[in-house]
Amino acid sequence: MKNQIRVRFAPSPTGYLHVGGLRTALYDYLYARKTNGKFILRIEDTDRTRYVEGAVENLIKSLNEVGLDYDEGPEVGGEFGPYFQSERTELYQRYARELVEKGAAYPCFCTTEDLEKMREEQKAAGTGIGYDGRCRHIDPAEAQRRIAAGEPHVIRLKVPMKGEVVFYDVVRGRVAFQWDTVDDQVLIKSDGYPTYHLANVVDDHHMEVSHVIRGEEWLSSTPKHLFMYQQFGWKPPKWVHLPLILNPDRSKLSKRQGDVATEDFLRKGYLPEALLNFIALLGWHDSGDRELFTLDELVRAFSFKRISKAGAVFDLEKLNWMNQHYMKTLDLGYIVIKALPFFQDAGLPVDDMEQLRLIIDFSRERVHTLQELAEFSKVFFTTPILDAEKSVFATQDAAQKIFAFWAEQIPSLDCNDDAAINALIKETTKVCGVKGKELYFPLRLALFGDYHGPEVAALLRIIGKEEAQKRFAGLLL
RNA sequence: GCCCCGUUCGUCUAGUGGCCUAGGACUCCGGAUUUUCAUUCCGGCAACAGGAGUUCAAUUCUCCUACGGGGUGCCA
Repeated sequence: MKNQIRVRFAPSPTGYLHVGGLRTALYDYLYARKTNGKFILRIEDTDRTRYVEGAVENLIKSLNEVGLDYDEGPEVGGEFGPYFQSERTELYQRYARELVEKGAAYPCFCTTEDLEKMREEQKAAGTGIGYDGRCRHIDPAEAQRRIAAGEPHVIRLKVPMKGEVVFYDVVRGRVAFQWDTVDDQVLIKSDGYPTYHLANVVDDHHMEVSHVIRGEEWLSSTPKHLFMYQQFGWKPPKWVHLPLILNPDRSKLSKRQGDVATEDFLRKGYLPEALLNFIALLGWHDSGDRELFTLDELVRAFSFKRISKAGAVFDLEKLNWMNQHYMKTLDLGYIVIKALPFFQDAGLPVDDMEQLRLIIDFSRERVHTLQELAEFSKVFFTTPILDAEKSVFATQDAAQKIFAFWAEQIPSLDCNDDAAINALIKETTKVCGVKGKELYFPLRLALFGDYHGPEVAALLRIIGKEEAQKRFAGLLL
């Protein structure tokens, strides 16, 4: 059990589940499932100023909705809890103290103003390597006295002044930094809460995390983390730094350039199957040409070896294509169920399941999302409104002739009988003297509100004879 | 500024020294099927950032430059 693979997704509850986070969670999930390991959810809520009410619930809900179930964490528990960092502060305090005792950390009394001033000076001088370590040399006894006197302070990590630090990242290989470019990171804030750096090291060790899978933005703080592992005498985890997901302009994916929250995509009617499949391909690719995978297939195919190093642009066009693909290939019953809330939101009745199936069965080939599906399906429930150009078309004699004939014939037509419908169409050809577009366009316009769309027979079957009769009669002058 | 990481079609990517006249997918453009639209199928456009090396041979290895991104917070 000691060598079990354990990975964790450790978001901070600042509001919603970012798709970058979703991908990290996905990779965590895939690796854990593939290796029969454990997937842990840990909430990194150490920044009280950024805490957002309901964010944790949101996060869990999104994870559940896309089907990334975790083995340990909030709501499901586990033997390594608590899984909220805000409930583990004593632990961090203890380890911070240990670091201070070992001479690997020290109290710092610099104020925010002091630091601001320092940064300005560094900027002016063109240097700027972060905190300059001015509190390193305060006599421990004096520091103790100032702390006892209640002076606000933080605990900073005392990183080496010189030399090189090397670590191996699973996707990037050897990564090296010079210690003099790494500054003394704050470990415990003046409010007593830890920063990410201390908390993640302590927790990953205590939760026996074997692989730290996270975004590339963490690469440059990894030396600090490694240093702590060494000071504590702990075995560091394997680091797996993922390439960033980017905006179309290649900057880090952000809210300003469109949706970035998983719940936004879900709300717009993207299917979990499509979302997961698409996002899996942002930074990972199977060896062949394959692009379509179910979650289980991803589990089987996934490997760190095939994670790419360069950032990946989030291409909405491709997501749309993939979502449409799943809309039309997944089981119809499933799509109907997924579509229900969207139909309800659009104010459409959902009581006739048979009719819903018929509608969705062909609508789904013409839209990209469940939301579009509901929007597109409105025409089957409410009499279509024609625009100016189409209204003119509908008042012309040729069209009127057809409308009148059908309004008269439909009451005696069996709308579920394709042969009967075809016979009527044939008869219309004779009676009205039209065929091809001249025949079908008016028919479809009356039933569907557009020249282009489904077959007439399908239309009739869905809306039924009463509504069909109403639509033809309604267009009569 | 400094540090780190990266760089194949517009985008996601295959490619680990010869199989590459660089493959697939999305988008776009044609064509076929369909009464129309959509679907489906077929076809087309389109890329190895640049320069030096190493080698009989570089998309693949090395170095430099350029460009992009990330970091440089008592945010994660």
